[in-house]
Amino acid sequence: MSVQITREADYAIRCILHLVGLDGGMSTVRNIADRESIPRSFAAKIVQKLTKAGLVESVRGVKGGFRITRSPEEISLLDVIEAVEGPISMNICVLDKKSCDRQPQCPVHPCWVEITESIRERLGSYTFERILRESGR
Amino acid sequence: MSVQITREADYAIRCILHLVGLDGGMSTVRNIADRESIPRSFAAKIVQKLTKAGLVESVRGVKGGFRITRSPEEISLLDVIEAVEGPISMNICVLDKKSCDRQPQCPVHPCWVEITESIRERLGSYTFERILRESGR
DNA sequence: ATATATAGGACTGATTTTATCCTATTTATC
DNA sequence: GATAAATAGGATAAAATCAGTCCTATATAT
Ligand code: SF4
Ligand code: SF4
Repeated sequence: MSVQITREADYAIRCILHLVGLDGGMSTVRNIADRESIPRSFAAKIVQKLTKAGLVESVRGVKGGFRITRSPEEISLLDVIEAVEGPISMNICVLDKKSCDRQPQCPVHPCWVEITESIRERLGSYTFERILRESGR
Repeated sequence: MSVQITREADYAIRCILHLVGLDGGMSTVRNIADRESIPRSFAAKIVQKLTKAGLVESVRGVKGGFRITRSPEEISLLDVIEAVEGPISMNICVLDKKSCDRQPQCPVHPCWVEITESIRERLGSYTFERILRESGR
């Protein structure tokens, strides 16, 4: 199962997909969760993280909710995943060299640095504009 | 931490690196574990998996141990990782479409299929011959 | 005032990761 | 044949992470 994104990240992408679809309109957690099949209280945690990352903004109180802050071509899968999971990497030594004392001589370490960079690039290339365009909406 | 390979997979790569370095020679679990800084009993489990996957072969009894079965250009990081972790994918729906009932209409699903294939390709391109060559041995 | 929303932290159960340990089996050597 | 050194494989367990809930505080439209 490893090397997979978490349910939280998958849910976060659904949230953004939902809000992008509203074209700047607002939606409540209840709405997002129900429409995107996400447990309500879990969805609440997730949109909070998305808010802190600046991908969405929140309005409190009656008539409150969340709305997207950027246009679909300015948000990528990488943005959303890293908003909820933090910086991603293929091996622990990429983010923290000191985590492994073999790193200085390790012949595999550079591979993970390169593969991580390549994945981040690819995830970054999938903007929501592109995702929707390629799926035909 | 998600999207990372496990310690088990990292250890497995160290095991193969060790055996490749012996150029067809044999080594015991004790030897591999001690030289590659892997807990002994964990290393024992790992080389068993590598044996089942056909990457190494085992000899039982006194003077027994493990030796590599292929040349370094015929073993890639992908081979080793999938030997211990099974087939990898970036999201659950890639390996098992039925795991998510949104899959048929999901605009993101094709992204994960494509990204998974791209990662598998890149991991497959890192043979141990290449890893050693690029590290300068 | 009240009802409806988000903010945020504490908590929990389930699952996975990261091992350890034990018994059985194989085999070289004395 | 006995013995010592090795792998095979299953059972078990501690720790960490994941997935999700719950509760209180705060904001705001009506
Ligand atoms: S052994 Fe090499 S690849 Fe593995 S964690 Fe250490 S530095 Fe990274
Ligand atoms: S929502 Fe889409 S991307 Fe996420 S698991 Fe389901 S099919 Fe896959």
